[in-house]
Amino acid sequence: MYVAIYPQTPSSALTSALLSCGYKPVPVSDVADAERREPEAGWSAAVVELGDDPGLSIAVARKLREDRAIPVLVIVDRTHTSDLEGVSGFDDFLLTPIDTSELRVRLGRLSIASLSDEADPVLRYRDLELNTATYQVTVGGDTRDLTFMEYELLRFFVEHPNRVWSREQILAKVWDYDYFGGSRTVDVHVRRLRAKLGEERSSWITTVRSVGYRFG
Amino acid sequence: MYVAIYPQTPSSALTSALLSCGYKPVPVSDVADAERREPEAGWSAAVVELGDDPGLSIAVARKLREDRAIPVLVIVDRTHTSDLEGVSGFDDFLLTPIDTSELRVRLGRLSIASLSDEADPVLRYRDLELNTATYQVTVGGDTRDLTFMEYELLRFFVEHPNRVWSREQILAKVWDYDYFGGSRTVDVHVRRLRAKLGEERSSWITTVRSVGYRFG
DNA sequence: GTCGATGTGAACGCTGTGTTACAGATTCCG
DNA sequence: CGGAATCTGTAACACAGCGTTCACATCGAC
Repeated sequence: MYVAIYPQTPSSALTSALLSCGYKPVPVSDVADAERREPEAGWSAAVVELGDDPGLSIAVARKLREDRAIPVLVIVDRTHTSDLEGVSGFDDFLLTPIDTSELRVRLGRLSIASLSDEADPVLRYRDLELNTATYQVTVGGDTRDLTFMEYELLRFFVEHPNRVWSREQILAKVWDYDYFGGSRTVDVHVRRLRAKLGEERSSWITTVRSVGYRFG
Repeated sequence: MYVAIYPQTPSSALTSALLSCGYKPVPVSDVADAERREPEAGWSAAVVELGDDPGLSIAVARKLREDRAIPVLVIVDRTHTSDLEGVSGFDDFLLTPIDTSELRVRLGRLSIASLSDEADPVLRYRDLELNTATYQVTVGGDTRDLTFMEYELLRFFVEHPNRVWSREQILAKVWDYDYFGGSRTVDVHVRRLRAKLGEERSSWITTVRSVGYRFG
């Protein structure tokens, strides 16, 4: 349960609250740094403190959320709550002084949302079902055998549909952050996935030339 | 900006906080009652106080959210925050004592979220829509297939309308800065863009003789 | 009418992607 | 422990799509 913290010098109140909630806080200096330091299991969430430069912090939050698909919790001083009015680019926020129980519940909601529901471990898209508990996949009732990587890629697509992802973004999210290989790897796995999805459904993954792939 | 409140006997603190945020609170006795009392413009949100019977309140919240598609904010006493751990069926929550600014921001986020799922990645100009997340383009509801360069050029125009851009400026901004090619390239892409925009809308891109092009 | 600027259509060449094959890595199983 | 089967990353090739350029037509200013 690793949590990326921005800016790199978090308040000690935040750090200790995170620790007492069972999370491991990791300060990061920017988005690229968050990529580098990303643990194998991925970030459970990112926590962004709105300090002296709220604009910058929000920009970082938005980038973490949009490009890296990490759920973002913003911490804002109670006297500056209005800084958040009409602002988007984060998933939830918390006011100081930090209430540890509240932090626990909010972070729990974020990570559950990003992991997919505990109540229903099945991800669905049309007649496709991804059972995250058993790692089984069915389309139209037929089960398909996917390899680990195929499964991870498909899950990523199903969890983040309707937007274009570059090959680099896909590599960063589905493979390891420090993965250093050709982006053609993605192409080949997309092809294998399309083949296993079948003729009709293969078009669920759209190629956006010069950009990347889009699911849905 | 009507907000349904459950249970029917809300704390006066909640009511006055809502009023001072510009919402009109309407107490409802159950889900059916919320349907009956629903104003013409619909509910902006529902606020559910977690009182003596948290289970019942959560059930009502879940029903409002799932069946009636109303975003739900739960109010919970700060000493009972842990009641929410692992519980789903609501969109956001707020601890007592109620902080009016916080209430304003949270309700604002909920109503915006219910209107459009995410922060809008869509650029618009009249009936033209450029979805920067999916790389899809629609005019008057019809989707158009644009090539990568056509898309980039159109995006540049939509983002910088109402002024003339020289071919060199366009090349520098849309193509690479160090791009060294004939400026007629711009002409050809403008032509293709006009063609794909259709007869009427082609005049959105105006030729300014001896100078360049203007959008809008 | 003249001349420069722009519209238009077609052709060329390159880049990006689909596809296949293969080799190293890993797992499975006797 | 060893061999087979499977998985996965990379390289190579082929092709379609796309950007660029060219040639010519048309337009507009003077």
